[in-house]
Amino acid sequence: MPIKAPRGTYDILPPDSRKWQAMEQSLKRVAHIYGYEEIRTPVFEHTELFERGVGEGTDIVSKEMYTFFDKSGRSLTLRPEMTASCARALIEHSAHTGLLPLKWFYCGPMFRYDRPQSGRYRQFHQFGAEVFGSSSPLVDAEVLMMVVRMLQSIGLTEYLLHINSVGCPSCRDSYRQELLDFINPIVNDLCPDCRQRSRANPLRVLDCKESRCHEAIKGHPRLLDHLCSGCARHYQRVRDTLTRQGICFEHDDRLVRGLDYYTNTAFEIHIPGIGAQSAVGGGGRYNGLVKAIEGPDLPGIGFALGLERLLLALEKQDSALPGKRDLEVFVAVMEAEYEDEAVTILQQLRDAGIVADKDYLERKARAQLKYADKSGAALVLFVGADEVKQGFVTVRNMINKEQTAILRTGLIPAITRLLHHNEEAQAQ
RNA sequence: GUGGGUGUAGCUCAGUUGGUUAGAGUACCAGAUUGUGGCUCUGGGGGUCGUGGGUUCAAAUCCCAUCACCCACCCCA
Repeated sequence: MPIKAPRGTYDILPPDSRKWQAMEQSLKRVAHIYGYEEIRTPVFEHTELFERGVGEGTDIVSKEMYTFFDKSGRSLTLRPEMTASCARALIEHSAHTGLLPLKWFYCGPMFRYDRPQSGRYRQFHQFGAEVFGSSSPLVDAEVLMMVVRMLQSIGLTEYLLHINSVGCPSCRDSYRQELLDFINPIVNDLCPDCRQRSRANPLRVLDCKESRCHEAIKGHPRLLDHLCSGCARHYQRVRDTLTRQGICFEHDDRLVRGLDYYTNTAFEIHIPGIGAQSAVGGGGRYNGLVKAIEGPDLPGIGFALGLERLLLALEKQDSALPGKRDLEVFVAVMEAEYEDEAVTILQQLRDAGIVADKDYLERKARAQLKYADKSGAALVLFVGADEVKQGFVTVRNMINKEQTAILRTGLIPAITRLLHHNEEAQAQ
């Protein structure tokens, strides 16, 4: 039995890899326009970083981490997300002693041990960004605006942006207590899962899909009504700014992020119609995180987009077709003795920045033409006895079948001109 | 971790109540066309029928186990 990619992982081959490149390029460009610069960190970290930075109580830490011991017995973990790594890097390099706020973006693979399904893999890819050093609600709004712009930049216009505020530790704790006081008397009316949730994370009970639970918790206290004045003002400013800038969003009382370090603004972006895993992105503010891992008391906010899910959404609305290989010129050799001449010409073309290739399987002219055609070549250059002896090449335009002789001395300008003509013709 | 569905050529799939050498389309290669692509025709290579075990004279087909994929729960990207 041949070896296959491990469960929940997969390969990205051409032509699919083109879609990934195009998508990543668009996202990076938007991040750049918003003033973000790239950070790259190791794909594995000390396990402790995630335990403390993501939170012991989260599903990620309690059951989804790829943790292993290296040869000297260190406990390491493949990163399940990148916010903790960014915070660690910030602290390690004292990056906050420079210009603030710090605005970083990242793009790369993340790892979570979970049962694969549509839109969910064990190795998956995120594009995300983090801002450290400002607690301004305008930064929250900017992040959201950038996320929306990113979706637009890759051609996704149908999305739902849900936002909520989870407050600060003090208002969240008082709310949590009030919610518990509300739930405890009716706990027996809840489904078994919710009885469990009410102990571990009571906020999750509000999110249950069981109708009996919906019924039982009617009239529950709302987090929004229990925010302290600072948190309430912050959240109001975020919403006002988004409204003023024409960003559609929906306040979602039940949006509770699973990661412990979130404070104030929390959000998720959903795209309907891509299956159960419809969240293509999520994030929020985490003012307590950096300090929690022994760094300075720096506020932060960030988000991540799931690239697999974005692609899924793009395919559902059948945009972004893969397309042929974008070969510009194919050099066809008529007799084996002129191979060297062809290699020279090929090199000249490539030196001039032209996407060019030749045959390497000793194919006959006919087969070379077929190959050129299937590779999407716009022009084919013939190199044979007449051409070499008289110092020219025959150029066939694959689109209109016109064929001309071009002197070797003026080859590059002539080819460039022909390619340009073809492009213009195709654009019309 | 729990539940349901599916595993036959690179890809999409057929394969009758168990019956001899497992097929088609497509893709790839070659020839028709000896220096010229798309269309057409002809031919070719390519399968341990997911894997292991069992039943049987005989298994792609029936039974068991296992693995993988797909979908959903949980949770999230």
